Amino acid sequence: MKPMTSGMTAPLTAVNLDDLAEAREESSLHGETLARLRDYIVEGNIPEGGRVLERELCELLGISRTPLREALKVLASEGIVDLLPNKGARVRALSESDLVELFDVMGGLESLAGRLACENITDQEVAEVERLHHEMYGFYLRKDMHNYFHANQMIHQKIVQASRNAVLLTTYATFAGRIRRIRYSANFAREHERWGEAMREHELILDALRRRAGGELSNILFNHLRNKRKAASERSSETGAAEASD
Amino acid sequence: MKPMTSGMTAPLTAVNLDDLAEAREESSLHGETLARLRDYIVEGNIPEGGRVLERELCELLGISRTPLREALKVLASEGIVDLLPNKGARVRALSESDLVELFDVMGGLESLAGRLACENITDQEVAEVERLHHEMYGFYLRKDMHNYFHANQMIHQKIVQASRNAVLLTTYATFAGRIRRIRYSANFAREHERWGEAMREHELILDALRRRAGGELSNILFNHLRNKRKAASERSSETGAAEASD
DNA sequence: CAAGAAAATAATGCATGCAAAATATCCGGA
DNA sequence: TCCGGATATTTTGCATGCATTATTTTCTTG
Repeated sequence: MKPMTSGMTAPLTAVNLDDLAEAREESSLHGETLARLRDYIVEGNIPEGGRVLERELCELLGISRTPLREALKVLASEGIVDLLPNKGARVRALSESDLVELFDVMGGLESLAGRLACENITDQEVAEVERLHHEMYGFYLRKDMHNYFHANQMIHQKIVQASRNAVLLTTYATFAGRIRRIRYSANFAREHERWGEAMREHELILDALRRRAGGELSNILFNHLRNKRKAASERSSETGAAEASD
Repeated sequence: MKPMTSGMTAPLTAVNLDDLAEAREESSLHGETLARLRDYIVEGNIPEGGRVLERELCELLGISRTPLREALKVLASEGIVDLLPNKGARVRALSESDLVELFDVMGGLESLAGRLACENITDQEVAEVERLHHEMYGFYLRKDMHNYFHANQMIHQKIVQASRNAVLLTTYATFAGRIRRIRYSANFAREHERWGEAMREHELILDALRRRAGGELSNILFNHLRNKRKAASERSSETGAAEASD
């Protein structure tokens, strides 16, 4: 994390606030800080349950405590940190049951997205999902897990976008961010044995989408996420907190 | 809104911070401020799109700008206010399409709640929902709209609770708060002609819940919310922004 | 009198200060 | 050595101060 240039200190690097702000299209220090701090935590730079020292992060980010504290309040409302009175913020430790709950909510959101997508998706978008599906199938055959995973995410993202619901889109993004903290690709990376099953499920997804069968797709997507989570949690309880590898 | 007692000024009233904090089980001034400000805005004390003047609210709440500004950032992340750079906060104006989107997301969440409830609900809880259902039916027959409405909300609340998913519960609460701003009871108050239909839908809900038919209940609840919203938006477009009456 | 420029006023965004609370360090005694 | 408590240091929570940016008011000119 590069330090920001505050209003008081002279710019230290060529890459300063303006450039970063441009990249994130955020002009306030608070918004900037929020995005950066979220990434910083989500990427695992502070251990689970670890204290979030204000002074330390202020120096790291080159800002004062005010915008940092504002960002922390927002992160607390997002469920990324816990705020303990007079004891500051701690990175929220996600229990197994938290994980189950988050996954079910994600499943519910995807389920909704599928239902709405069936009402609104264009033939062109369905074709795009089909393209991604076949691309993904290719990666599956070649056992190219990384690209398979990426294509997979793209498909789900397309469906959420096709829901034509901006509120859903941002809510989905928030939860996705919350889950990302559990370096889940490390777990899902192991779900080789589920590949076949997952591909079959994706066949069903595509089929229901083609037929615009909203209720059906809703069920398929919820169960798809359920199975994904079950595979992941079985894995993680076997291996005991696998470390991130990507 | 009573003013809070700040750390600097002597307590002015017998009802001070501690009592309020106890009621809300919040000890920080920030949390207190957040809850109070949210209520203040949700209750419509500031017009749609109206400016949220910091100094004014600080005086009203008897606090300094710091905790107020922290609360505003959180409210912005909840979608209750918009933050304009260097121009402060404004109460977010909800367009008709925002309303549709919010309702669909609420529908998705209830739909999920129903699905999960079918997995986890106890016979005793089903009996409780049945009781509420019959109570509601009584109010329907007597055309006691206020109590009908309340029983209705209780049933939906029970289902969400029976999902045994704390994340879903808080997410649902957040969206419920966001929607409450649209003084929707004023709109739904008018949906007399939908009473019969709504009651029939509730019969289906109860039936599916008894049979623990998750997928089915999921569909019913989503469509139930859809119909509710359609009735409301038809109303509001006819009458043109009906004012709150409760 | 209206329209626009200029000054005055107020509001925001962020940094800093200070008291209260929490944590760490030290120290004597069992 | 280990425990308990007193002291010192750090950290948090909130208020306040200051510079910058918006808004309002006043003043000028056609």
